[in-house]
Amino acid sequence: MSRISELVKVKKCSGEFVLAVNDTMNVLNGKWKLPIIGSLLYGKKRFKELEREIPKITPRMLSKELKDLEVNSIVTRTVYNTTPVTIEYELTKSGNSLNTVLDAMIGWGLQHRKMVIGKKEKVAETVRV
Amino acid sequence: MSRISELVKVKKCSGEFVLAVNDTMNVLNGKWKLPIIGSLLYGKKRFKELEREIPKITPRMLSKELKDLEVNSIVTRTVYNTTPVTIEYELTKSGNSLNTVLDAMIGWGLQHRKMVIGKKEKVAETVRV
DNA sequence: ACTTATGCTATACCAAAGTATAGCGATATA
DNA sequence: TATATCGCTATACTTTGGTATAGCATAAGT
Repeated sequence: MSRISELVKVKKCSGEFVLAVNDTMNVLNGKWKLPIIGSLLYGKKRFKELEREIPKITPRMLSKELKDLEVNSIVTRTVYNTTPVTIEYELTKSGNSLNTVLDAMIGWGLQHRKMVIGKKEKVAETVRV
Repeated sequence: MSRISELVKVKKCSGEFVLAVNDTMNVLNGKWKLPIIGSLLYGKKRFKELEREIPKITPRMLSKELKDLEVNSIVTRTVYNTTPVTIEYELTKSGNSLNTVLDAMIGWGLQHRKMVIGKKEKVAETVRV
């Protein structure tokens, strides 16, 4: 039985579940988190590499979002004392495990698209006062 | 193999996957979508019922979000010609199937909390220039 | 000496998201 | 007649998120 089904049947513990969902949403929210995480799934990257790979992101936002992800233990920031300093960003174990969530999202998204396209007329027919 | 793993290995089709993830995010984003969907997972509801069940939501936001969810085929809005009219909101099949995504989120959120709490010191130690 | 790159931060601004408050037309309830 | 409920909408405001532009310290290349 799925956890949400449990949640539906047993109201107990729902607080904990709601918290967990919110945590996940907060980690992913905003315009840039997904592109950043997506890019880091391919391996660790430096600041400028990310800037180049993510179209239209400003350094301000990249800096801000990376800090945010670091605070939430999604990425680690490692400083190497080369000259000049080299800094690398890498997904943590938690960060990497987000792929299960992303998989679920991909699955739902693809299925939903199919359904919606299939029922296009029905959707348009929706009753309105 | 997970779909994201495929995505990582085969860059082909990643566009489709990105679209799918964005669809899912868009369906869930904002402050009120989750509470509304969560509430409707228990069964169909009328406007005032939702308003009562979701603390602090204003009718403006409830109206707006329901319309949004309807446009995205997550809920249906059915008008009964009683006097005065009765209107019921209910999750579509797609809407209901969001529980798989929510399950993944619950799973990740719970695990992440455990990890972060476990590594609290390590997180604090993170190197900073 | 001059340009380029790295890894950012500061300031100012703008647009989207959300809040607060009021009200409406219809009907039911006292 | 007065008040309350339903299912909203309108207007104005605030807060948050994101953009644009500039700049800085360090150092490597030419």
